[in-house]
Amino acid sequence: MRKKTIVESRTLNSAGDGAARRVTSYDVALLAGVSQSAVSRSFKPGASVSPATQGKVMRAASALDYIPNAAARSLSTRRSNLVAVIVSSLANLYYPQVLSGLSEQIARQGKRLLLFTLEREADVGKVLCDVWQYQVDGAIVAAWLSDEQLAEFTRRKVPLVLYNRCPRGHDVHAVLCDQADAARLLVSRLAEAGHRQFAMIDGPGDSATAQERKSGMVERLLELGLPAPVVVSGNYDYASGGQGLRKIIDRLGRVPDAVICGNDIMAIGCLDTARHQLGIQVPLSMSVAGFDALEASGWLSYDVTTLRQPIQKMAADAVAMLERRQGKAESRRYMSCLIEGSTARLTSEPGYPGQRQGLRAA
Amino acid sequence: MRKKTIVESRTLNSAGDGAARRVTSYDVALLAGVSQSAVSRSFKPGASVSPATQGKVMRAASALDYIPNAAARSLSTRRSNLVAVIVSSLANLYYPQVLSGLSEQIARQGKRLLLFTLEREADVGKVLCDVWQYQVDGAIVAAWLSDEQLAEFTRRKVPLVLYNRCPRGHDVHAVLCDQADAARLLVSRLAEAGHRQFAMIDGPGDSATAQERKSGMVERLLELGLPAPVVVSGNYDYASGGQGLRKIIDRLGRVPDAVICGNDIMAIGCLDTARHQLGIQVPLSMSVAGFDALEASGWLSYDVTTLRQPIQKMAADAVAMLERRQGKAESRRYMSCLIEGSTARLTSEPGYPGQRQGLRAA
DNA sequence: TTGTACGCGTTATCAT
DNA sequence: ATGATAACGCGTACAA
Repeated sequence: MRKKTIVESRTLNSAGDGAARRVTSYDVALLAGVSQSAVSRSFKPGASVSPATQGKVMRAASALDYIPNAAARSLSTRRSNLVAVIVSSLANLYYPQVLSGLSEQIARQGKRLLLFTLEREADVGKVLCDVWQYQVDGAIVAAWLSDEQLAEFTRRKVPLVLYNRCPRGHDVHAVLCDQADAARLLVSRLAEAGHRQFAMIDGPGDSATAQERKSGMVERLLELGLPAPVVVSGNYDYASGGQGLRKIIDRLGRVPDAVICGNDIMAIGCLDTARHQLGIQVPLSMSVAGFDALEASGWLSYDVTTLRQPIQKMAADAVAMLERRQGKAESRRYMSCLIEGSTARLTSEPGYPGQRQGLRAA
Repeated sequence: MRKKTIVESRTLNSAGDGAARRVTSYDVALLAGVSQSAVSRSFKPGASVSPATQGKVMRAASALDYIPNAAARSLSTRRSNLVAVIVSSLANLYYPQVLSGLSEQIARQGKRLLLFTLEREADVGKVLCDVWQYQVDGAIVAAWLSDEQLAEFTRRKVPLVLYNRCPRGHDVHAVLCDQADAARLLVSRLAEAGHRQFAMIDGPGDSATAQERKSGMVERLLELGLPAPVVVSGNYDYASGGQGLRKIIDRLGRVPDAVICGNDIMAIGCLDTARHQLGIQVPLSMSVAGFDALEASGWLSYDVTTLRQPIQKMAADAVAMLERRQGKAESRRYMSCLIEGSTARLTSEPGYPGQRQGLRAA
């Protein structure tokens, strides 16, 4: 069905053809006195071109300000050198860090980053459509995908790496920090230090990460035979921290021994409300901990006890995993590192001012 | 020179041709029993296709999971629907907000965001090369560009909008918040409230924004006949705030009346050091103010007096300006809005506890 | 409205 | 090493 007929000639760009044609490899070839193929080869790293030719080409190219056209190249090579990054929201201060790491790593691989942010989680569908259109060489997704959506990556053979999301039995790669483990560690340390009544300000229901953090905490408490925690739900934002704390106290009838927050932003909100509005001494009367180790968590006013994920390493690995197409369903796990800030009492030395007995007496 | 010969036939994808050819509009046409151009038209919003044909095409398309290839489209239409966003660093908490706004607006325009972050400012050159390759429909740049680089945008006819950078006499668009004005406003208000000895923790030397903020402040102080400020340089990061304050006190021999910080991160660092390490009462003994109105600046522990830029509006306008190719060198200016937090004394009511006389007496 | 034919700018294959 | 030529997949005059 498709036919092509002979094109007789081409005019060089210099001719006054109004709408300023773009400079192509033909123009360069003409000026350099070589074939178009020679130009193409000259721009390909490992190609077989004589230094002489290459020189002529490069001179002509820079004289004409020639730059290869990525669209044409993509069409021909079937690879775009684009990596899609899908992130739910940049409002959560954790993601800019991730994005920063990914951007750096993607650039290092000689690829470009096509960024998609989701105003609503429901927008994933539209976004994926764009991803297919642009024939990206891979995608790194930090957002929730349905089974159908996961399957579509496989079907369309687009390498996918999930970021901190569980590859639910599918053939996709993932980098993920064990959130449940992190939560368990936190509970263990707090319990050792004598905390008994725990509370949690949970993340939003659609966050897999939040789910894991909660279940890790609940399980560990159960194992230790400690009282069931009071769990209130938050939104991963500052206000949720304060509101959450009030709800907890309300529901419990007293200040809990420890509040574990679904992320650091909520921990910070919780701290501020505790100290500035409720007059609760932290960590004397109550311990607070969070997740993510934001930059802000280290500020003197907070110094939050939190769990740090190896973001740089995760980003690097995520990008690297896009390349390995053969191996199946590799899922790399990471450990969070406990940052012992000053918002949680992690030891039970008798002399410690915030020690349980002292508190109880109060 | 270029010739094309006749291609006799094409096999439909279903044939077992090993390397899984991609589904193209030809495949869809074949299945739908129409011409390839009909398929193309069916996917173009305002095209002239009969509902019947459109229906057949769409059915066939979804049966084959067909999605148009953006590279081929770009090649044909000479527009990529890509917008490049170049941002110096995501570490500065101000930029994620900007990026978030831009991402939203770009998506709203039906375009995609190609993100470039600069590890070193020197990388702009490389990044621009990518920008040319991908034939982006426009670029929004929040980074420093040389005159030569600015000119290249004009030469290559790539619409450019600078974000908070001055279009130094060139034919480029820009959205920018008047930083000097904002600084002048701040100084005026602080002076009215009785502050006399000012100090500034400046941003890095290569930041145009920082330059403006500083010069606005210095000029206004001069106009008011107030003492020359002590200016120390910072790095836009948390540590700079504390270090800056120490340097200021060291150089001045005493605590200044007001410290204006080049951005909120430094203001927060300054506050923390003042309160937690130097035991300075803010705003009783010293006022502190910053720029940018970060989310963190509103937290209870800080409540920083700062200047807010209309980021959403600026982002929206920046994206909109990419479209208007005719008008020359439009440069839209915005006003910052003073957020009267509690880190600066902005009134001189006699009864105010932090009032000058009282302070002086102390 | 529909189909034909060609161009978009590159890479890849094949002779030479 | 080099040059001719065929894809790559789509948009679009143009003719019908």
